[in-house]
Amino acid sequence: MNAKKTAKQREIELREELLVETAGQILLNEGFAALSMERLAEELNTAKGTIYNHYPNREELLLSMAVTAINKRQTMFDTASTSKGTSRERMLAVGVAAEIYRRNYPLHFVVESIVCHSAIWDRCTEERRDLMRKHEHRCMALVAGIVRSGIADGDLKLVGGLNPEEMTLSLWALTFGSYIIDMTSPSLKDIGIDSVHRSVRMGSLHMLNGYDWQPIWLADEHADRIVQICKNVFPDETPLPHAA
Amino acid sequence: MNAKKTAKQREIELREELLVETAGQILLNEGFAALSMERLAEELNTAKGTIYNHYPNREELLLSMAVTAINKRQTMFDTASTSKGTSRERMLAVGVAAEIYRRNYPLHFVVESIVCHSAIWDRCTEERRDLMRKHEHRCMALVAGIVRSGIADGDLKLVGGLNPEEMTLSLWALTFGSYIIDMTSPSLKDIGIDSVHRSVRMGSLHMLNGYDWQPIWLADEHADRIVQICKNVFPDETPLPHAA
DNA sequence: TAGATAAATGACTGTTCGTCAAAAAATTAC
DNA sequence: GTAATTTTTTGACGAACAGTCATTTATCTA
Repeated sequence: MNAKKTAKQREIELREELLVETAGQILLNEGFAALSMERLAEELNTAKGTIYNHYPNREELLLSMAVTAINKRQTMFDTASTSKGTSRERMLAVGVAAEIYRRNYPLHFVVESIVCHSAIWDRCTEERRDLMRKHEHRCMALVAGIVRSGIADGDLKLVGGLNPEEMTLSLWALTFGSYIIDMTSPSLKDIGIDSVHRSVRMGSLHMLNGYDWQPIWLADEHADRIVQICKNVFPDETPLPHAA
Repeated sequence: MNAKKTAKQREIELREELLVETAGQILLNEGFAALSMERLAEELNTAKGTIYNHYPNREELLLSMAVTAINKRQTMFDTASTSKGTSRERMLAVGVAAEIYRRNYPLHFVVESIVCHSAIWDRCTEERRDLMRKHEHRCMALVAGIVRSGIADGDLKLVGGLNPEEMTLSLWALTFGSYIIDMTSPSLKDIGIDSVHRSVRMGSLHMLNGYDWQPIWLADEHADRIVQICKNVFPDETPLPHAA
């Protein structure tokens, strides 16, 4: 067998890209309900069976999209957690990564949130679920690593029997939970919530201040630093606004 | 027309209760995928059309169950936010309410989380969605009210342009988000998270400490107070453990 | 170029949704 | 008590979509 790809193989790969691209468009523009395998076949001018040559079912397609998404997130978290600065600055860089991810890659976020529903999750192969979990755990581990280095540097002490992973979970839950609530209740404006991003930023700032993670920041120092992190750590991404 | 109910009407109401009860059992024991209208008809020994006399589709059934659930939650939040104590104690009482809700009413929580998915939400009538939103907003308003009274009492100052609703959102996101993550990734134990409840408790404790909400508590004072709140504010509920 | 291999096709089966005309049951009118 | 009317139940039905697979078509290899 030849390592080089035949024209046919390239065609198939190209179609797979188009397939994923199309699925993303439908998801973003028309919502989850509009995404069916028949529809995809139509859209690609191909037979249904061909779609099933790429993915054994709809759920696997979605999970594969989610893996791409979380892979991007992991890369961003990786960049954040190896950036220059104190442990607390690196933790903030992860927060910045999460906000950029949410704002600049809306499809990625939507797919990650769809896939965690049992109706989807339960129908996927163990292999791909494991892959997804691995990425998730890796993201958690990166953040927990920053917590550990904060402890090692003497900037932070954990109390109340809390371990770094549990602390990581509460931060991630604050972020992820806010975005989920924002996505599913479009009426937040009506009850006085102008910016879910501000809520996340202030919530995590004060949580970390409450943990007495040195150095403690005030709100405007915090905002300034976010701008700096955007510039220095994520120069290629559309930067976040100074005030969320 | 007569205000009294005929035997037939009572029979129908009784069946509706049984219907909801059965749906809950299926959901809890076999998961979302197992819940179909056909299955419900079988289970109740009735024709499919009869089920559709009660609810126009599966989504409406689920949303109606979610309304029952959030109604319970709202009642608990109401109790918490009108309990005796400082503003900070009442805020903690809401946290206790949320943890009791999650631990003692697992079906309620599952239903609330299912319903926020667009595949369900989008297919419900505007009426019932409005009802659900109203309850949600009411829960938010109760908590935001505690924040406001904390400010009024001089126990708390909000900074960084944050308003009470945004602060409320971050607290609720931390709680809700943690439980969602816990429910959807059953492998949290593997990465060192022994107790999602401890994570939520410590996260919100330190967030509020970080906001400098007086009086500031240490972890064990906090744990003691949780036990007290269980006893005094929710005497009829199975109490929470001292350490989560 | 023929034979072997790989890929594409769409008709087919199966499942569930939600509908609706007809049947059955309950209620009302007399 | 019974006939007329209203309400409820029923399950067959059409539609939509999932996923399969024998057959056809395209590609590759010797």
